[in-house]
Amino acid sequence: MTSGDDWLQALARERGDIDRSSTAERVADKLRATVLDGVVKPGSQLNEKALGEVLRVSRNTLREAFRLLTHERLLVHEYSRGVFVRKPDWRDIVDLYAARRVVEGGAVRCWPAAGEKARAAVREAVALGRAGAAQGDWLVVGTANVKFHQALTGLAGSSRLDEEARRLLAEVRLAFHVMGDPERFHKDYLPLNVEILGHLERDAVRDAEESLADYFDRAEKHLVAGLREQ
Amino acid sequence: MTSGDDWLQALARERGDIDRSSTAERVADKLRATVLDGVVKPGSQLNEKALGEVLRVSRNTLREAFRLLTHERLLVHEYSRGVFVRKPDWRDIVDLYAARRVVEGGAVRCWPAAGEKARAAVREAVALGRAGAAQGDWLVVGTANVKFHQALTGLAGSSRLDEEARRLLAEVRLAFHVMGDPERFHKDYLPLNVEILGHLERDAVRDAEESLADYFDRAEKHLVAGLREQ
DNA sequence: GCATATTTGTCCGTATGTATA
DNA sequence: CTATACATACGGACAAATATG
Repeated sequence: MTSGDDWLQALARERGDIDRSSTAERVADKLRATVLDGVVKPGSQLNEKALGEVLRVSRNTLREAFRLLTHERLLVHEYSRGVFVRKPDWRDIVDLYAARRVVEGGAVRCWPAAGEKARAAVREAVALGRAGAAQGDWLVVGTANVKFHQALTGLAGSSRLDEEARRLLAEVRLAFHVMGDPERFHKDYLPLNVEILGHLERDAVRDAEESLADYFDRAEKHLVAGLREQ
Repeated sequence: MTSGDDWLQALARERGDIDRSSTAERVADKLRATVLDGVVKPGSQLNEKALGEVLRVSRNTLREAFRLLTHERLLVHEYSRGVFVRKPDWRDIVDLYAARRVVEGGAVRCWPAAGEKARAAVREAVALGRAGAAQGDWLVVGTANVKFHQALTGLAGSSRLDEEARRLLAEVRLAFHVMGDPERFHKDYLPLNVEILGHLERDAVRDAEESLADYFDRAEKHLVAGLREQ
């Protein structure tokens, strides 16, 4: 039964791959989604004991997950007080958008050299956004917008840059939740995304950069204004 | 002896302050320096128990430090096997330099808008490199080169981008250690740094970008060639 | 201001699973 | 196959800090 053994070994290896993500990481994934979906509001405390009981993990494991998310700037740790969902302020937005301008702006310039797969991702994100808008589903429009900017970063072809973009976008998303009404907001930027893609399809990289810079200016202004009211 | 008790409590609190924020981070700092200085070679394993005993910290604390450095890609965690010093290969270099091109290239374009402090950091890094070269101290030249590229990133004025640059540069430094002879190597690039600064001082941002791109091409080629031999 | 309850910080022992000799 | 070494995750114990009445 050597062929059967091979099959079992393949399964075992696959299972091992899945299990390789530790419990703490899986817990962190769950918490990250909860935070980014705005289920727990920025500023609220996460109770160790209660959360541990709900998620059926030990305190140590939960604390490990907390540390992971703290390093992603989604949680903050106050000594002997506990962990809280982070509450970015307008200064964070300024810093964040300075980074996004460099990262995404630089990645867009790689369009001519980018592979077809990376370009397709940009097109798909725009298509998804248009489909969502057509159905009035602003949640889809919101996620499509995030996908669009991740796809722009993907043009550079660097997994490290992709990860950084993921971090930056997650933090921006958190900032949306500090203001109210986070989803409907994205609809206004869909035409700009369409415009950027249009420029790129004509290899007009410089025009695309300009439109993107315009997007950043508007989005940053919007967020800073919203957060300064708090 | 109430006054004595107060004094003890104050000391205890101060000790707590130091210990709380940095036990794991100080351990991580020590380990990071050890790894980046090439004292422990890429590929070697870090034993939890032995290291914990040497550094006099608990396993939990050490694991936290490991986690920090794993996040910085200086260590790798293999499931149920342990922690090892990472060994970047030529594919990592390609990915790494794609990211650096975007990050540093984008940041350089911020020179006209950058503050005087950020510009001064670039000048100082070049000056330090020249001084080191004049004395034949290639270790100083090496650290000056790292400082130069961090300073370029600093032109964007984003702490998040600075952090990312720090991570990328640390990883590059790790790659040097996979090849031999990591320090002397930097000397060849000093003239290029001087040239870039020269362009910037004349606000010739485009020329600076080109020289920087040239630097990336050469450095990437050097590293890829060196690592493919392994 | 004080005493109490709750929560967190830290460390330790143990059971289980995995890889290596 | 056994033995070992190690890592993972859990739960408990106790100290320290904070919050509450």
